[in-house]
Amino acid sequence: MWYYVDPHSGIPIYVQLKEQIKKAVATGLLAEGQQMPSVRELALQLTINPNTVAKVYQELEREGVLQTARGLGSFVAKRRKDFGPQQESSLDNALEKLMVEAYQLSVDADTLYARFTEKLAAWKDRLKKGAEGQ
Amino acid sequence: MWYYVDPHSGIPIYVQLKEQIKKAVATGLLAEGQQMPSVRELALQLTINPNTVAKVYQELEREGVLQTARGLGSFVAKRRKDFGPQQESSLDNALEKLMVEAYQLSVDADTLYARFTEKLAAWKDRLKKGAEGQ
Amino acid sequence: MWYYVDPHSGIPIYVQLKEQIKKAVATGLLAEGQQMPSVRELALQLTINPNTVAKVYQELEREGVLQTARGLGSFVAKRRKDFGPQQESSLDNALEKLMVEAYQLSVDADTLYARFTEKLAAWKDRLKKGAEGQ
Amino acid sequence: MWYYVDPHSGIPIYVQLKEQIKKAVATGLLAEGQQMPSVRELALQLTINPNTVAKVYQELEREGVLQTARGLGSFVAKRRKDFGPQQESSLDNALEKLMVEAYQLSVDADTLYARFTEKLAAWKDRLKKGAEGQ
DNA sequence: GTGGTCTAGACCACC
DNA sequence: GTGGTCTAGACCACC
Repeated sequence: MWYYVDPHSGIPIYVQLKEQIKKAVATGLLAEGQQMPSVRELALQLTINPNTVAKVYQELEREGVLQTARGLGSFVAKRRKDFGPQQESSLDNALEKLMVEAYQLSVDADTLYARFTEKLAAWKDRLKKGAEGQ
Repeated sequence: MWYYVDPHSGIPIYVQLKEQIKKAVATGLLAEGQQMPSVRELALQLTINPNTVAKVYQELEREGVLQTARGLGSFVAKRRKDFGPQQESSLDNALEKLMVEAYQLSVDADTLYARFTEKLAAWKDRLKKGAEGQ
Repeated sequence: MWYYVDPHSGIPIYVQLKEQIKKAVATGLLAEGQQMPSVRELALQLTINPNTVAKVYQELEREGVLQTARGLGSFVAKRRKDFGPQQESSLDNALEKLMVEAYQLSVDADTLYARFTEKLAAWKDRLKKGAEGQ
Repeated sequence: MWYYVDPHSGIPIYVQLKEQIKKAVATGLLAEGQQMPSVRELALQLTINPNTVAKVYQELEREGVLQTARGLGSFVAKRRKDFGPQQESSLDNALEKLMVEAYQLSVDADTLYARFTEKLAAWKDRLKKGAEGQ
């Protein structure tokens, strides 16, 4: 796995790294139970401070994406299965944001629908391959 | 139009206000060409610092949502009609973000699809009414 | 309000401070909406690093004890009112821990009961005074 | 007796094991004088490092829960019967912690009381059975 | 003024 | 070896 951060992008480094890891997990590139590189290793590779990587791992653990064991390392957590009212409202929020952004990009409803179904199909595919492959 | 900001919400005030204005524009609550309240007026109404409102208007102008004419005030800009490669990649990005978030919320593809079409229909409705109404 | 930390106690400083603030909130010494000292101020007062205080404030915000607004400061949050199944199981856990500890301290069930009701009464009292007082 | 540890739970393994043993003793599942499995045996069974088990036994001995005789093995210690001022203040501390946690969980005083008496009754029951049974 | 991010580097806890 | 805590201090974002 390769990660990439740009310290001059204006987006905090730890946010950039967090989003990349979340995406890798969501697309099956990182499988459940898989070991993450150590804090020091990843810091070296990205030439950022170990503290920054540590912060990312800690936040991802709190969000249930990673699991960390002192002395052992960090691992991709099992995906949680509960979809409750809190998740529902978060999803609604995310969908609203998408529509507002689409409007700003002068994307009409039909184009948005087409693009969405396309992406969704691609995503399902990647997930299936991830489940079979590894 | 009524806006609302909560200084204690953890989300920067200027972000809260910006998103509300963008949403109002995207749903047709604010029509093209409509005049926005003055910086001072809005600041008073929300009891926030005028600098914060000014920043919001400036950023929205840069993003093409508002247009400001010195001495006259700020107005809702005409919606940009060009959907080019830059817009395309922005849309792709937004869609990817949505899928990653859905995964994290343990929303499966079918639920996501159902929710999306629902929201999209509601959005089309609001737009149509906005176009007729005002 | 006076806080106190001992860097040589073996318990991380940030844990010590966190627990003291939580206790102050729980007993009404810190009222809802009250402003906390700034990160720098509290760091100076305790002669610890501002980063350590910042970490405490951030964790307490995530736990819903404080609310932070950039540029304004940190404030005691409104107490959340939802008591769901997750809270229930946390409470059960806390009670089990208490019983195990009581056993280890050779406290019999009757003594534990007596002590508990005593403490509970005292706690109710402090809360009532806090609600009236401020 | 069966113990169970999860290296990925975020809680140090030695803490998990310690708490389980303490709880087993406190509920009478492990009787006074009963022999504990050897360090190696337990390490094998849990597939953890023998050093970790050894550390647990050492700490439990310091806390008066176990007694170790060189060459013979480890045994559940006799329960200490002295309830002095030190025990008293420990109990007070534990009770305070409980109330603070209850507050944070938005548990009101009446619910806490009800839950506490319930748990206490269950605990008395288990102790009685333990004393008769084994 | 307020809090947030990041670096550099020390030292500790866990396995 | 692994991650966790803490300091010292720079610089940025927000109001």
